[in-house]
Amino acid sequence: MGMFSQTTICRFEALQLSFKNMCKLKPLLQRWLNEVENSDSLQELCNAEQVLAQARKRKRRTSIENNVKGTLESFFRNCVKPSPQQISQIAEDLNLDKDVVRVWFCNRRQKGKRLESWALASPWQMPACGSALLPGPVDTPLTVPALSQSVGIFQGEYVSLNNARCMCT
DNA sequence: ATGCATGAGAT
DNA sequence: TCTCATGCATA
Repeated sequence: MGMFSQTTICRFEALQLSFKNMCKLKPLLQRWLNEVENSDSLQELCNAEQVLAQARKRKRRTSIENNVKGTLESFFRNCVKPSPQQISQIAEDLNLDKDVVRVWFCNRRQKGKRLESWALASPWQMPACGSALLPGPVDTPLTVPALSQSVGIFQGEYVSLNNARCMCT
C-alpha cells in the first residue's frame, strides 16, 4: 500500500509540487484515495501509517533568522548558483554553517523551478479561477477540492490522523 | 502548512 | 556536486 505523507498531500493540494511531479502523483494518489475510502477502520490506517514513521538520526533543523533570510534572498537575486567558494564566503558573512547555506540555495532554486514549471505548463490546463484542476487528461478532472472532500471522512481528520500516529500506540 | 534536510540519480 | 522527489520536524 503506497503511502503518502501529510507533507505530500498538503503540497499536492496546494499545487506546491513541480508540474511533472503532480502528473506522476495524480494517478497514484487517486488509487491511494480509493484504498483509504475502502479501508475498514481508522485503526487500520494508523497501523499503515506507523510503518512509515521510522526513527533515524537526522540533523536538527536549523532555524534561520528572518533578517538573515532576507540577506540570503539578496544573495540569491545576485547569483542563484554560487560556487562552493562563494558559499563558504556567504556562510562566513552570515555566521552560518556552509552546509546550511548550500542546502538553502538548493531549496531556493528548487522553489524557483517549481514555479517556473507551472508557468510553462499550466496555460493549457489550469482553469480560469483559482479552483485548481489537476494536470492530466482533461477528461479525468480530479479537482483538488474533490480530493480533500473525498478523503472526507478522513481528510477532515487527516491532520489529526498524522498527529494521531503516536496515539495508536 | 512549510522550512530545512536527506538520498538517489544525473552530470 | 547538483537536481529532484520526498519527509521529518517545527511554528
